[in-house]
Amino acid sequence: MDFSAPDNLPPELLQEAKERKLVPGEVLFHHQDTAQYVFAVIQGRIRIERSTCDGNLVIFNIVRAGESFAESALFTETYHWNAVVEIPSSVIYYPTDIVWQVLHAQPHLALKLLPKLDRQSQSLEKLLLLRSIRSARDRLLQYILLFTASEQKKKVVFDRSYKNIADELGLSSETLYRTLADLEKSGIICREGREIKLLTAAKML
Amino acid sequence: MDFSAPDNLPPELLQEAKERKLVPGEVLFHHQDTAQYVFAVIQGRIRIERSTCDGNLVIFNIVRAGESFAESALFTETYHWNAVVEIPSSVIYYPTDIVWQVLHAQPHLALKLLPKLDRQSQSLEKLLLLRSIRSARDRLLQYILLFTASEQKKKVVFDRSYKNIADELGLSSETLYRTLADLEKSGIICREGREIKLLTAAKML
DNA sequence: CGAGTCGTTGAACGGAATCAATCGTCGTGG
DNA sequence: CCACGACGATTGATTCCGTTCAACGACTCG
Repeated sequence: MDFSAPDNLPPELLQEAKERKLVPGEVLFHHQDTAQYVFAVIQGRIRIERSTCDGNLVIFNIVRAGESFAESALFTETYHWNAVVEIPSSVIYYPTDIVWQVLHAQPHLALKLLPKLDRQSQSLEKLLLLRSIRSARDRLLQYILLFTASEQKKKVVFDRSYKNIADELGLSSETLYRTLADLEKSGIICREGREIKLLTAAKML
Repeated sequence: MDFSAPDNLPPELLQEAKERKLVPGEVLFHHQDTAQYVFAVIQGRIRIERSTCDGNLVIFNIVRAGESFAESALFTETYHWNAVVEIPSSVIYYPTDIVWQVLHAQPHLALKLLPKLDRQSQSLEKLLLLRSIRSARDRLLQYILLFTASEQKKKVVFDRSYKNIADELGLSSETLYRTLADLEKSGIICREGREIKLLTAAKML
């Protein structure tokens, strides 16, 4: 059961699915709202976030077109983060109770859901590992490396605001600029507008 | 399919399960070892950890008697952390290929596995949220609150070394003492040996 | 054309890491 | 039984680096 590929979903679930258009800044759901739906992004970008008790923004995930999110809604009463719309988007959403019905009727579909949930954990582990790197320089470098590694390229495009990326990294936006400038001055990266090109192969894990 | 409750597992899986005794310091598996087994702790305590590229220890989980771990082995080629034995322990382990066979033969068992995987994500989210709290004081306080909340008590027992707990919190052990002393001096907690009693009800999220 | 947001840079501050030293406990082996 | 070394807990002094505050220019949007 892969919510991000509606074509492969069973018809009885598709019948109950709805679509919705969203504008930037809109909040799809809040922390502690009743968890009624699982979502998939058709177009746009949704930020999954939550604030710490001391007011820091924590970004758990940036969901883009073709990806699903909030599968957790199947297992808990309420959402445990906010889903904030970053750019004009549209999402498709599935009522959790219907999803459960379908899963029980066709339990083999659950097998396809398992890897998706595991990838979620892995992504969180990566994030935790990243944010455990103390120095801003190494953390940022590792962040760029993660992207270049997963995309098989030498180039990363920052298609979001610096503040946004800084929050994902657990840095202040000011430190992010400065560190980027540092890395460029050191000849490790090269910036052309929003494109970051990685020059040196790195000695990192 | 709940690996931590062997009694409820299908017999064809139990047949293939093995048990093993472990001594403190022993490493059950390393980061990047071939992922062949899913585990459950019968007795003892296992630390799931990994080091960042700058040498900081990140603790993803402390697994205790009655809990399972490394379900991820079902979905990836290699483990992505180390499993280190903290106290004399024994584990039971299940070959992933057999688990897959059973899951395919009886897909309804996958339904029981879904919530477990989701709890893993939630636990990582909690950890990430905790470590995003900047001040050592608030972070530690929140940590204690998490325990007292989940255990329905006013008391936490630190049954591990300060260094160990500091690593989980992303602090140096020195800062952990100092902050504990601070909280006690402020009358927020009360220490009796390894027991931490929470005095003030807190105003935190 | 102004209001507002984002990117950019400077200066100062604060707090956690780090280094270092002491003490107590435990286990080991002579 | 005691000397020894290892390790964890504890405390002090110092350093470092990311945050914070502040100011400014560029750009977009109404």
